[in-house]
This record gives sequence, structure tokens and C-alpha cells, in this order.
Amino acid sequence: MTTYIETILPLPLGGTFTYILPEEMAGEVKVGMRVIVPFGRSKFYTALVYGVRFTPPENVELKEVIGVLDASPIVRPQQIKFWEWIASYYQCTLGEVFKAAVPSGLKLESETTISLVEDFEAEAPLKEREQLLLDCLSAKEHTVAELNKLMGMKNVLPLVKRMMDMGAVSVSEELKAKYKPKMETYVRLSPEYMEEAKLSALFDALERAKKQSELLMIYIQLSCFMQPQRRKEVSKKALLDAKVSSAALTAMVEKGIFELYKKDVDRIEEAPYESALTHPLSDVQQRAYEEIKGSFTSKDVVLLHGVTSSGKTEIYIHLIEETLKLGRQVLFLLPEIALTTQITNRLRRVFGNQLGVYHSKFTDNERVEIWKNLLEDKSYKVILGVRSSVFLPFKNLGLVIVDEEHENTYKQFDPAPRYHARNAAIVLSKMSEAKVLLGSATPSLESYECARSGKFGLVELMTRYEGIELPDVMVADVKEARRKKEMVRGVFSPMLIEQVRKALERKEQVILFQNRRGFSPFMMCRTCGCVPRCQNCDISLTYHKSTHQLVCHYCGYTMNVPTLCPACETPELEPRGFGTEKIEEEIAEIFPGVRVVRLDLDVAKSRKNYEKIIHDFEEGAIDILVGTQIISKGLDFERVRVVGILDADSLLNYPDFRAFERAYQMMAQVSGRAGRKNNRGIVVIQTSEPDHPVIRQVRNNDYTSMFNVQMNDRAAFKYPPYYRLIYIYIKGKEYAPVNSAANYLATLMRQSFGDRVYGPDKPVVARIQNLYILKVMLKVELRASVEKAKGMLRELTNLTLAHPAHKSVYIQVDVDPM
DNA sequence: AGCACGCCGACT
DNA sequence: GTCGGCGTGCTC
Repeated sequence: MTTYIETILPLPLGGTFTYILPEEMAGEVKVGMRVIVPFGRSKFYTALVYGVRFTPPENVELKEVIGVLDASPIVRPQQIKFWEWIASYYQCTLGEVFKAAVPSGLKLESETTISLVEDFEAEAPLKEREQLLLDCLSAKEHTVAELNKLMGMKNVLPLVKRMMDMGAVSVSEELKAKYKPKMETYVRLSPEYMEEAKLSALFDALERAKKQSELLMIYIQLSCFMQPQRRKEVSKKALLDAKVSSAALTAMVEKGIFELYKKDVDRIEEAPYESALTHPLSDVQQRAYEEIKGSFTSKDVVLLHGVTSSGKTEIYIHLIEETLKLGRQVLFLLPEIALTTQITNRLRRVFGNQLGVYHSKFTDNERVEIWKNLLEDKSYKVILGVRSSVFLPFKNLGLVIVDEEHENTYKQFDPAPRYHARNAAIVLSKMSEAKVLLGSATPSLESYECARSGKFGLVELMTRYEGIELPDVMVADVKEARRKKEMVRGVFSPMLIEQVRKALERKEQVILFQNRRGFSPFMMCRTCGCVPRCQNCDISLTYHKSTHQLVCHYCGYTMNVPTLCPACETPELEPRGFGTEKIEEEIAEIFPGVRVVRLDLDVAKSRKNYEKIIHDFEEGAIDILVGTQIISKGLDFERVRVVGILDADSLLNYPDFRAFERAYQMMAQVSGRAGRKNNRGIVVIQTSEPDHPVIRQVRNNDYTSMFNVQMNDRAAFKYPPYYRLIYIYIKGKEYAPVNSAANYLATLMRQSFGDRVYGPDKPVVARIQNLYILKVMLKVELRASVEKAKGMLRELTNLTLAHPAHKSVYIQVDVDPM
């Protein structure tokens, strides 16, 4: 009986693809394993087994599976269920989920090794190419990529396939992938010196070689040599880090005193494992902790609304410990930019090597390591990770913590699946019978509404840890200051300068927040008012002074600053507005000798750089930190007294229905960085609308008022959390077909959904990377079936695309947009 | 997503 | 007369 394998391919294609399983592979294939399959005329992919069938699909000619890559599944059945939910809810293909979920190291493309079959004898004379392939493999096995190179071919796999059929070569079924275990060199004392008598004789012998006896001493210390029960292995790196010269080590290895050996080490570095463990909870924390636990008995999701510095992390740690005691795993989600060494180190100290960190700034090898560790249910019990860690192969998830749950970086936008990690985690938890704790000082309206209505549990923690006072929020009216010509360098209000000066005098630190990187958001010609724009996108170019370039923050397009205005050819282009670069420069000039550092996406591209700045600021080696929202998340600094929000207007004037909610969250979060023990923080907000309700709410730290006002607006204008949104983007290289398709679709949609359809409209940036974009919005009542709506929507988009006038147009659906 | 097949402009 | 532009359609 022939076996058929139904697979998911890592492509944005709907449906699954079925292959014939050759008889020699039968019986060893299970759902969740990877197979290599041919696809199209000349491509081969790593596909995931989705089903094993014994009846073929109709009307298609099937190809054969080329090789099975795994001995056991790399994806668990319940994960595939979760993928199905993601694909259906967020309207994407299983292939897209597969692509996003599995680290690329496990989606090997051309790394499969091919080897010669020993006793192969050709039945017919071999073709030139075939003989060449055998010659290439005669010395040693090669990967597909190597063979491509050796043979000077674009894709040898079809040839390999043919030769496999002939029985000449075989595909290695062992997983090679892109994943290589990391080896580290270790040092040990030669066995002959293991006895104490021999060792002291050695010390005598080394009396004259000072460096060498020193090295021996350090080795003995590091290895705990004198306490055989506690003896540890010593890496070469650790030894050299202890200020030992490598020459001395080499000499001693040559003398046969030391031996070197290699060891496969876990890529994730182990931090010193202090047994300090958890700190006891304060009374207030303890009460919140009890409330959360109580709430979990009746609710699956609990929202912990705790002001900044209320010690939420400590509560999380206690909950994690308790979950671990039950033998269950924990996922701790953080937004991308908040994953700092601060939180990692704190958790590492408590959970040691039970903690795995899953982060985009880690290499793929490190991600594969985490994946496999969880798959084999080895050491990791707590995963600290970003959005995509909801896809990790947990076996027995007991608790998910979503810290800073209001953060919009939890929503993926660019490639599908456009999923929200917080909401996905809630669904995942339901599937795993786990509990979810959402934490934030400024919860999203969505979550707070769920908590208030009783769908989620709600625990409020409104006092700051150790009696730290909330900061004193001052508002600087920049309109007034400008009128009086008091603005310093057009950027700083006298009030802010005064507070910064005072803080510096007291040797306290300052954070200046401006949510815009670069030097100035645009340049303008003084003569004709022309603003240089991106040639690919409908947006002005940002001026970066450090590189003297104009950069598009949407597509990355970069050009040197033109000396003459492109329109009127006068040399009158000047920077307008201000970004972090300009603030960094100006403040350094106003306060000479003060150490100013900027932290934004441009600077934080590398993890090292980012961590160094954070570290230096913690250590007090930096006086003023200028940054974008990257600095507002999860960082706690002891000596920060003053926080300046330079341009609150840009937050308030953002054209989006969530602008006020975001502005409040952003300002409240940044403000939370100010002030510590016995040292009330000061926040200066610069705005031209000092009486704006949001400014007042931030000033009074009045989340409830913000919530109530915003909820009124949301109800009045039919926005979430009262309605569900679906955005449909219509994109294309030319405007006319895009416009026609968008109108066609909107008309069709109105026939089904009536006045729930809005648009088409131009989005804020109407052209990105040479694609024109129009947006149609659908607002669905909460009680209506979204599934039904999505089904209908899919039909209508297909109908639109099928229309001959709309070829070369494509459509993207964004469910629950942020 | 790739990649080939397929019809119209500037070259050996 | 061909080489090559990217528009369109298919991939188990």
C-alpha cells in the first residue's frame, strides 16, 4: 500500500501539498517531521509533515519525497493546532506560519549531505555529469551547497535525485542543518599531577617560572582542585580571562603539565549562579500575589495593573517558581526592545540554567539550541522571549506572563502571519490549560476592558516599591516660550534647561525623550519650501547629520544631502524639526563637559552596543541619555532624577485612533524612569497644548480618567474594544489598478457588510517601496461572527483579484491592526 | 515566493 | 534576424 505524505511548505501558498513516500522510507514518517520535497520545476524545500495518508488526492500527478530529515518530530501536534488557529484567525497560510514559527536553522535548504553508496555498480554507462558527481563524492561526503559549487551547477538536487534512484548516492538522514554545536577549549591538569605530592613537587619545579606557577595557582582556584566534590572544569577562556598569559599556558601544555580538550557547550552563556534566589515580597506585593493566585482559580487570564516601580518582576518570579514546582513550564514574554540584560540577569540569578532566552538579536544557532532543548524536554523550564517565542515547542506550559502587555510591538506587521503575541498567548494557554498573567502600568484599553467586565481577573498594585514617590510632572508651554523667544536653540524650554542644570549640579542623571531618530525629520528649502522626499515612498526624508545623509525610515533609501535645493537650485536647504541626534548635539553644547549619549535604533543595532550604553548609564559613566522609546521599557536606573519629554505634541497629533492612548502610555512609561528612593523624580513635558486632557491625565497619573475618556470616544466612533477591526490593504506598482481594485472591493464589501465598510482611503504613508497603497476598513460588532465575516471577506478579495483589470495588484489582510 | 513560459523593443 | 524585458500562471 502506498503511503502519501501531506506537507506544509514554507511558502505563502494556501493549502497543503501531497507527495508519495517511497517504500524504503515507509513506516518512519510521523506528523511534525521534516522531509525534503521537490517543488516546481527545479526547487527543493524542507516541508513539514502535516498528515500521513493512504489515499491520494485526485487530479494531481504526485512527486516523491526525497528524504526524511528527522528521526522524531520537531513540531508537536498541539503546536500544529496552534498554527491552524493563527492561520485561520489572522488570515494567512499555514506555510507562512511555518516560516515564522520555526527558526531558519531548522529549515535547512541546501545543507543536506550527500554521500556515495559503497557497493554501487552502474547498470548502464554513466553520463558525464553523473560521473563527475561520483568523483566529487569519492573523497568525502558533501552538502548540496558544496556540490553546487564543486560542479558549477545551480541546482544539483535533480541530478542527485536521479543518482539516488540509481542507487549510486544517498541523502544523509541525520540532521545537519545550519546548526553547529559550539565547541569550547577546556584545560585540565595531566593525570600524573593529580596527587598532592606530585603537585607540590610541580610547584617547586616551577619556582623560577613565575608566570607559570601563577597560572597553576589560578587553575587550582578556578577548578576548586582542593575540594574534589566541588571540582569544576576550567575553560581556556576562563583561564585567560583571569589575566593569565597565553604564552605561559602554551608552554605548560608543551611541557605536558596541562592538557587541552574540546567540549560541546551550550551556546547560551551561563551567568554566575548566585543562590540569592528570590527576594521576599513586601506586604503589598504579597497581597497582590495572593490576589493573582486567587483570581486564577476562576479566571484563565489575569491583568496585573501595577504602577511603574511597583515591583511586578518580583511577583512574576514568585509565580514562576510556583509553576516550576508543579513541574510545568513558563513563558515570559517581553516586547522586543525591553529585553535587556537587566531582566535577563535578574531571572538568571534565580533560575540559573533552567532559563532560556529567545531573542531576535541572538543568532539562529542559539535559537535552534533553545528549540531542541525544549523539544527534548531538557534543562529549560522558563523561557524569556519575544513575540515569536509563542511558537516554541513547549511540552507542559503552565503559565504565560506577558509583561508590558500594552506594547504594540507584540503585533507583527510586516510579513504574515500578522499575529498579536499577547492574544496568541491567550489562545495557546487555553490549548495547554495554562494561566496567563498580563502586566502593565498602562494597560491597553482592550485588556483593561476585559478585566473590568470580569472576563479577565484584575489585580491592581498602585503603590510604588519601598515608598518611592511618583514623579512631579511639570508642563512647559512651548508655544508661550516661543512667543517670548525664550526657547533655547529652538528645542529646549527654560524650565527643562533649569531642571537639567540642577540635576547635573547634584550629580544626578537625566533622560531626554524624543520619539524620533535622526537629526531632523525633514529638510526644507528656505527659498521655495521644497522638502526632499523618498523616491520610493510617499514620505519626507529624515536628515542624519552624523552621516550627512537623508534617509527614508520606511524603506531605508539613503542619499547624500544635496548641496542645492532639488527644485529651485538655491543652496538654502536647512534641517527642520528635531530628532535624537540634534538633541544630543545641542545639549552637549549647552552643557560642555557633560557626558551625553544617544540611544536609538541607529545606535542599538548591535546588542553589544546597546548593552554597553545601558551598562555605562547604570554605572554613572553617562550623565544625559537621549533616546527614543527604546529607553522607556523595562529599564530601571538608580540615579535618574529628571526626565524630559521634548515633543509631546508629536505624540498627540499622530493620526490614529489610538494616538491618545499611546501618548498617555508613552509619557507615563517614560515618566516612570524618574526618581528612586528618597529622591522624587521630576518630569518636564514640553507641549504647545498644556491643557490637553492627555497631558492633564499624565500629570495626575490618572489612568482611569484616560481610560474613561478614551472609551467614550471608542464607543462613539466604533473602534476597539467595542468593535473588531480588519484592515484590507490593496497594493500595486501602478495607481490606477490599485484604485480600481480598492473601489471594486469596497463596493462588493458594502453589499455584504453595509455601512461597516470604510474607505478606500490613503494610509498615512500612501506609497512605500514603490507600491501604491489604499486601505479599506471593516468594523465588525463584537457579537457578530468574525469567522463568518472573514470567510466572506476572503471570497470578496478573491473575486476582486480575479477581475482582469486588477492583475498585478495584491491584497493584504490585517486582523486586529495596531 | 520562485520560476518558466510567453509576447514586444534594442542589439550582435 | 536574436537577446531579454517583466507580465501571468502554476507549483503536490
